[in-house]
Amino acid sequence: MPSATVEDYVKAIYLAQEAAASPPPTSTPTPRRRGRAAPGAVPLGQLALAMNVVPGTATAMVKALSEAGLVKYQSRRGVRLTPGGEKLALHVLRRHRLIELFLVRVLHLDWSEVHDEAEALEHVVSEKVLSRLDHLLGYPQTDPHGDPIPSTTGKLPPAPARGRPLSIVPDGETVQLLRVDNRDPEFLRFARAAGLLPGTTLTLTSRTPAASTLTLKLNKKPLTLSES
Amino acid sequence: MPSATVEDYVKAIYLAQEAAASPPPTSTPTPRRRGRAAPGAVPLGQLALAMNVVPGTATAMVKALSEAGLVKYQSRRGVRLTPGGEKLALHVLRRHRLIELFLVRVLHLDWSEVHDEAEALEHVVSEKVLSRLDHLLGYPQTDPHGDPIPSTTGKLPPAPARGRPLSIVPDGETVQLLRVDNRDPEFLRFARAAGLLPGTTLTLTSRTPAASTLTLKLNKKPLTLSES
DNA sequence: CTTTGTTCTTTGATGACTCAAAATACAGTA
DNA sequence: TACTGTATTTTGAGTCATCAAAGAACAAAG
Repeated sequence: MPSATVEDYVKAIYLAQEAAASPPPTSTPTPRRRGRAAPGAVPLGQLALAMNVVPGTATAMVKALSEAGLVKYQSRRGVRLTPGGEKLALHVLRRHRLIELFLVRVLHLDWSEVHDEAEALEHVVSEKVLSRLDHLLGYPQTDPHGDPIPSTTGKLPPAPARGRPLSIVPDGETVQLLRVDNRDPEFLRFARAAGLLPGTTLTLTSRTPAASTLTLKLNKKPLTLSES
Repeated sequence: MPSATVEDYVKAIYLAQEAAASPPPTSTPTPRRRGRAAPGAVPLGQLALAMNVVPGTATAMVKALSEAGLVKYQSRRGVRLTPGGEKLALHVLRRHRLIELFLVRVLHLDWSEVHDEAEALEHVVSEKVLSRLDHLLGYPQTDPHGDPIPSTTGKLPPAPARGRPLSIVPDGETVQLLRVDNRDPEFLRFARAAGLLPGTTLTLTSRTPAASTLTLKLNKKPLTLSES
């Protein structure tokens, strides 16, 4: 059995790879990854940051993951999941997201707190319990944040086009919110208070490039954001 | 925060103390605790056994627990919980038993498997989640095995006389099963198949001291056991 | 080419938990 | 009192995940 730590690293690498694949809506022309790192690979510095450890720790752990066959690692070029690593990552993500949904739907925890709870639980629920949760929840496809829940076989749901970030939606268009890509409890409380939940329909009214904000209308009320 | 390991040791000590307090229905005249160990204290050998570690490990850990103020430990005389240690133990037990009940009642897991599941989960559920579980289950007083669930404040429920072991119930008497004091999945499956569940009413028909078995009737059918 | 600045790797240590095996204490027996 | 056998403690060592700080590598700028 992989340790909780190993699972966390693999998950972090997966998420970093995923985020790199669909480039984030950064307004700055692209922070110039200064030539290092191979394409598709995650630089160890970034991983260390995500895991809240010093860089040396990340190096050490990644070597261990490599030994275990979960990642492919080349010194100073970054790390990338092997098929086995990806499979594990998706399993962890499945556990995490099902648990989040359970916490919200069954235990009525707040949207803003489930992430951290699930963070701990995802490493100890057995397959058996997980399948019961899945059943109890009616085999859902997305978690409370709108993120897709991988299947038992490690596939992401058909992904209905998976949407665009608000930042590239043209002015005046009316869209439906698919995901809220932000884990900060602060922001999530604000979002819920404003009615900014997955599934909501909203209209983009205007934007102010100078302040890099955008305004949108939902339930009549206007709202101002930057990214996400 | 105490580590999962610390919680497990404290719990094991609590259960051992408890078991020692209400002497087990052993048929052998009492295995002669060869004069060692102080009264009410748990011998480290026994603790090591319960924790599945070698004796040396138990000694080391108990010293650490002592440093932390959770136990009172005297070399070669055994270990005993301090009030602080007992409080922790009861909290862990509360988590464990609520989770067991949740697994059985909400997720419909089998009676026989919930113990091990809960063993892992008890160390990671937050107070928040726990209180939601408590609410969801209707503030229960006993777990699926009939064991009492400590309150938030660390008290055991009023304990309605807490019953007698079957081994001291006189022949012919009709009683109601309160607890099934056995964690072995094998036995639990057997017990359920036989209808031997907490709350069941049964009659003691006869016993065979030679084979140290006893026979009882429930739903017409006879049954033969030894201890518990 | 050489310098610079950042990113990454190495090295040496630490804390929590564990084991194996040797050393010790002590109750009970002789 | 001396002896014996078991329960317990010590000692030495290992694993996992971590940090601090020193050293190396390398892209970009000069």
